[in-house]
Amino acid sequence: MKIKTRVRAGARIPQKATLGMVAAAAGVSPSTVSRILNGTAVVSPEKRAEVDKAIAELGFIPNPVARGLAGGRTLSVGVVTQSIDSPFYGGALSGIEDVLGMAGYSPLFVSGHWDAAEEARCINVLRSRCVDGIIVLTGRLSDQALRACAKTLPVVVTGRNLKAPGLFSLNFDNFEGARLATQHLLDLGHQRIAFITGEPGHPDADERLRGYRTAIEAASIAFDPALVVPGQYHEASGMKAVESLLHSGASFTAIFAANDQMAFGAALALDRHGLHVPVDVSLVGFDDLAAAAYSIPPLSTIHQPSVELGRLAASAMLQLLVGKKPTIVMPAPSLVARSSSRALA
Amino acid sequence: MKIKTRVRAGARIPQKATLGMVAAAAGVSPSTVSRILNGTAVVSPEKRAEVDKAIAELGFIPNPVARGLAGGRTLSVGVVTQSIDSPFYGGALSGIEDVLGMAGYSPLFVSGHWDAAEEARCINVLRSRCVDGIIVLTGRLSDQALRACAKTLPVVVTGRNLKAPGLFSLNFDNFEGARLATQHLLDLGHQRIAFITGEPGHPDADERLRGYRTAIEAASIAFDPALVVPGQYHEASGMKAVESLLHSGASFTAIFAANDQMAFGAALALDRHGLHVPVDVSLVGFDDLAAAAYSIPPLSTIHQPSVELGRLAASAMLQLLVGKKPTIVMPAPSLVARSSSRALA
DNA sequence: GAAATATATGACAGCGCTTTCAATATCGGA
DNA sequence: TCCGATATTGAAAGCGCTGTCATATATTTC
Repeated sequence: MKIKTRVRAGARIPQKATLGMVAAAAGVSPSTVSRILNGTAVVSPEKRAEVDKAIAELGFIPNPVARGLAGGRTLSVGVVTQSIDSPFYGGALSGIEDVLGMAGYSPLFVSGHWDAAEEARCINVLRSRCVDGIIVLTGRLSDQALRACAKTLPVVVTGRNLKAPGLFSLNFDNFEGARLATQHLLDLGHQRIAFITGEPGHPDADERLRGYRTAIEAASIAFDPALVVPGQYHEASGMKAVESLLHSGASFTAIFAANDQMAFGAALALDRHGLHVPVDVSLVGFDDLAAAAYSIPPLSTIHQPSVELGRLAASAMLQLLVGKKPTIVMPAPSLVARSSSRALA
Repeated sequence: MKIKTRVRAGARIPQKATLGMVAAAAGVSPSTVSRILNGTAVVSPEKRAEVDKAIAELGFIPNPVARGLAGGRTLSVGVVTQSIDSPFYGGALSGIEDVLGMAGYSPLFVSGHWDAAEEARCINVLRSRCVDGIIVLTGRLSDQALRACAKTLPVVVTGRNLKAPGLFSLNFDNFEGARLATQHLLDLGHQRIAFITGEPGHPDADERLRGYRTAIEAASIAFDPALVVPGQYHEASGMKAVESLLHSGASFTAIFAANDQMAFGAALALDRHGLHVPVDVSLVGFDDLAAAAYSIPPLSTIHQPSVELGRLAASAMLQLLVGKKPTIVMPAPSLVARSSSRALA
């Protein structure tokens, strides 16, 4: 447990010390202070000591706003997410904040709400705020728009494979993940495996469908369109998908949902129809949300390292910002088998 | 060295026009343009029209960074949250972003990770970034620290009742919520109601405990400390709490968890012991997370309007920013009865 | 030992915008 | 008709910092 620590922030409000004041106090010119702060040039040890002392005494903190105006660098990077309260992206944001923060950068989060136009607006907001770079988490923006953007600023984008100058992309292997999940069910003896798709048009949704289909066909089972029902990545659509599956009369012994949220919805719908997971139907999700481990039953799923994804994206951005070409690789998908899937009786 | 990135005047990439260019194009002075932009003074209709035209033609967007430096207002407000990926606070952040965004403000999110020292650091970061105001979501910072902070900047804080100049607080009635939840179980005939507490020391955790106890005692049932087990607001602690409850041999027919996450953990632990919700044990949570409606069984809980909370906090901040005293009231707690609680057989 | 080359530092001009402050223009009223 | 009051507007001084350029001193080289 945590002990409540008492801190009197503001008891001594960090006074508005300016670089100029530091310079005066240290008996040097502002330029020299700036040079020390930025490591832009060599400064004699004596002056450096003087300045360091003055900085400490005055509690001087460089003003990022002024820095931004003068130097063009604001030490902030924009992050375009789709929804700041998404259980999946939340982890990524957290990872980004963490890594960026360590490097002295501040993230500026904006939500695109799954809308390309809105995303474009977000990017403009970020641009007008003079961010040093932009991280786009799986947006709807066209590849072309992103490339154009990368002409001006370093860009890191997740959820696509894109190569361009100043642009780095980081993609999770959705295909392999879906293949893994499907294979897992096949290994358990399931032959009639239903699939609840993600939002049509999302590249990752398409990839997951492809992975499912590939695994099915590799097992010499005919791909049955009747077993594929559309979803939109949220719980309600998972429920609806199961309803329609049940109504259609299609027979199945397992369900693979393209994400955990839909899997939760699916489980609930099954439950409402007296079908229990995993006794009557095996269920596998995708994402490995924090909640997956605590659902009833705990959900078998494909682990997506969302926090790690955020960390990697942020690291890549930091590398881009210093002009290096990022050397980041995504971890491979892995299956987390919990209790929602079991061997066919 | 510094590479000057030239932006083509295409419709795609804006933000290269400056106020000065607008002034030149409109044949007026920069001051006039500024005045029009800020409504700082009356400008003749003709000039106004000229300027508006120039702004439109150049696609001019005022630069918030420069504005921040010159005018002191950055049109950004800092938001101190505890964890950006918390299922509960996520909603609030979303509400904040929404309301602030409509008003042209950008939120700057920072996470305090439930640590007062870290929160203090966050506040300093925000201060150094010259935010116009700060919203603190239920932090650990001392009331005193917040009051001090409010001397410099408008502050809105949730999760406490605090009055100070420049400071507005917004509190959910945790006591009443907990009372309501407990009363719900009592109404269903439960007499032995266990309570899983929140993180000790959190004001809201204490309030919820008080609400539980008040309801119990109002029903003329002796408060039994053996039925109160500590939790830390996360799923694992909910599981642990149930384990220890079961081990202790205490008898109970219902559990009230101080938040939904712990309720989920509790349900899982019960399930592992062959106890089913609500058949064997009724369960009520607190928060009404998005996931609560889709757990199995759907969780009865106290609805906390997290998005609304964020919206209200942001609205209050906007009012503070224009020098008004906020007139915001929190909605009263309400019970959402789902399937995890039922009448005692 | 003088010329040529480094090296450390300061002066200064902005970055894009806000904000006095002063100047000109307009309008009543006596 | 003339004076003061009231509107509009522009010039200019920064906001706090960076980066270029010039200066002054130190070091090297033949």
